[in-house]
Amino acid sequence: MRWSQTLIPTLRQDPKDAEAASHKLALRAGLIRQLSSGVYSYLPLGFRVLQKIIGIIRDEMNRSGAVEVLMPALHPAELWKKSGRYETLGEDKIAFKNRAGHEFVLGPTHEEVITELVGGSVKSFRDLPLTLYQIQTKFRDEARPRFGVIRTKEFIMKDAYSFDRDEKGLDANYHKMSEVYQRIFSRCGLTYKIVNADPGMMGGKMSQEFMVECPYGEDRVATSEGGYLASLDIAQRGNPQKVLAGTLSEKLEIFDTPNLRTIEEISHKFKIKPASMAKTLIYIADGKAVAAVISGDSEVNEGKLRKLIGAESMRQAESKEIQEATGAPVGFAGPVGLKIPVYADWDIEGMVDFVTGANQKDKHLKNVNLSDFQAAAFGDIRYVKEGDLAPEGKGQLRLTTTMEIGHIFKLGTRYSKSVGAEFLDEKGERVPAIMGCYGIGVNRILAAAIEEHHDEKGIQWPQGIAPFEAEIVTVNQADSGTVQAADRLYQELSKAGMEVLFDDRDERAGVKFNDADLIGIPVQIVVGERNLKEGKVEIKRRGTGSVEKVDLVAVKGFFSAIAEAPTRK
RNA sequence: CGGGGCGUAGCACAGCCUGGUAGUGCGCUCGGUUCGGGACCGAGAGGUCGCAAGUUCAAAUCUUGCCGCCCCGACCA
Repeated sequence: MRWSQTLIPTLRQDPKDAEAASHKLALRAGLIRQLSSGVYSYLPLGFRVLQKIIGIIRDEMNRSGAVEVLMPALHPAELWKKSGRYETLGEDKIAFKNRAGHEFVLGPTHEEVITELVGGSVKSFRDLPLTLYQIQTKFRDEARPRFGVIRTKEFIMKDAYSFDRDEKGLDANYHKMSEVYQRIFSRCGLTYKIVNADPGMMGGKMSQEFMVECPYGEDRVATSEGGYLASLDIAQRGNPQKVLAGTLSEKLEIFDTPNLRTIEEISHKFKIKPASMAKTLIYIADGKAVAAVISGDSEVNEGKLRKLIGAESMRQAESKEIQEATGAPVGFAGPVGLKIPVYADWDIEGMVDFVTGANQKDKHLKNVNLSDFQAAAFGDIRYVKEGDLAPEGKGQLRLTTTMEIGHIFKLGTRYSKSVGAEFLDEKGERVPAIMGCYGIGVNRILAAAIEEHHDEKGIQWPQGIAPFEAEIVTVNQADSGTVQAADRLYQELSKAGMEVLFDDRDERAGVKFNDADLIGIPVQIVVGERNLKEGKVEIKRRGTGSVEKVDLVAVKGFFSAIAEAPTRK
């Protein structure tokens, strides 16, 4: 493709609205343009990258035996009500009514549609297992789109769904998909981690996320030297088994805290460190009020708390319920004298003379100690923090910011039961299909690749997803010898099936070199008068910056050598 | 949805406090000189100053309301 005949609007300056490297560079290199918050157009270069990524995904999915389909983006709201997710979807769904008054949802994901589809067409165990996938635009009304293409309201997702007769089949498919994903991300040039995760609102039992490290990601992963790896949502820690130091110095004392409800307010007013306060939160677990006590500088992890309590369902109490349970308005709860079960974090076991609410309006207690209240149980009920003991019991946890690029789930029968995907087994019994689902954020791969592969000058595309394999740059477009040679080279390489961008613009060499570094095509072929005299061109690798002179006639051979290099796959 | 910031030419920004002919750099067009890492000279084009209402003889500038965008947080399949 000739630069002069396409649209690559590079920018010299950083757009002020961009902060993440991938956002700045995608804008500067003319890959994307924003239409509105979280909504982007892909220009020729950006679109080519997406196509490359999609090509790799398709290739690997097909190779694994999955079959591609295309489902609608427009879903009748009825279907979502059937699965029970219409409500859970909440504000994130983009829904509207047509002229007949029928409500539609722009598909945020496709479990419902695929289950409906397969449920209607697959009737026998003989048809299973079956894995279908699609590559399609999803819509989610994100409250806060950010970092360019990392979090958007409209994005391309590869979503796959497996249907099996039994758990064993699901396990096999899940495992296979994990391997497919590893191949896909490797071919896209990404360094990723596989992290155990929380299935969240998808339902189901098990899920793993494919994460890349990235300062602008929005997920956090806990790791330890011992190799522990888990999403922050479910990361556990070891029991610090803190031993109380010495004797308890002070006597329990009540003090006035008019209108000071939060840890922050009290910490500020009385110069007490949050770590020497205990936060008490009231939850409703299986319909009954319980209290959770953690140190003032931590956050309750509801999933862990629910596990410790052994409850089926759990939610935060409303102010009325808090008043009932503690006898005080919100903000003054404490474990001392509470009638409801108290669940405390391990941290509390190691605390002496701490501050808590007094269960009275505008009052707190100080010099609280373990002996002042009765805990139903101690356990790990807060989110882990940097420096916590690793769950294996040795070493510390570290938190890393990551971006999720893929997620695989074992769904089980969550959708096949609610939406209806049942088949007859060997015994003629009607049973629900066992499902798995597997997603990849296509646009995020583009962003992740830029985040991982760039320098101050611009992008350094990995071979596999570069928009072009090589870029020819003429040093002086006014020199007819240069233009002739470059033109012929361009024709020849193109004819040989190579994807080549030819910068034939009548710009100064410096401008073209800088643009070439910006858009980051892996190989730059510089054609100039100087080297042409010796029948040579210059070949520069964007990744390493290495430059070598190659005979003009040998360029094609040079590339077949690259093509066989192992990075290419 | 809560907190903060910003909206002036394609991009980056000044002007606003103290109201009075809308500016700078880059980019763009034309002519010329140049041509191996973001050239130079000359001539140009391009703006309802986010929108609306108000104050005023007069509003980019002051007041109010709204809209949009970015960042932090909440949320997140």
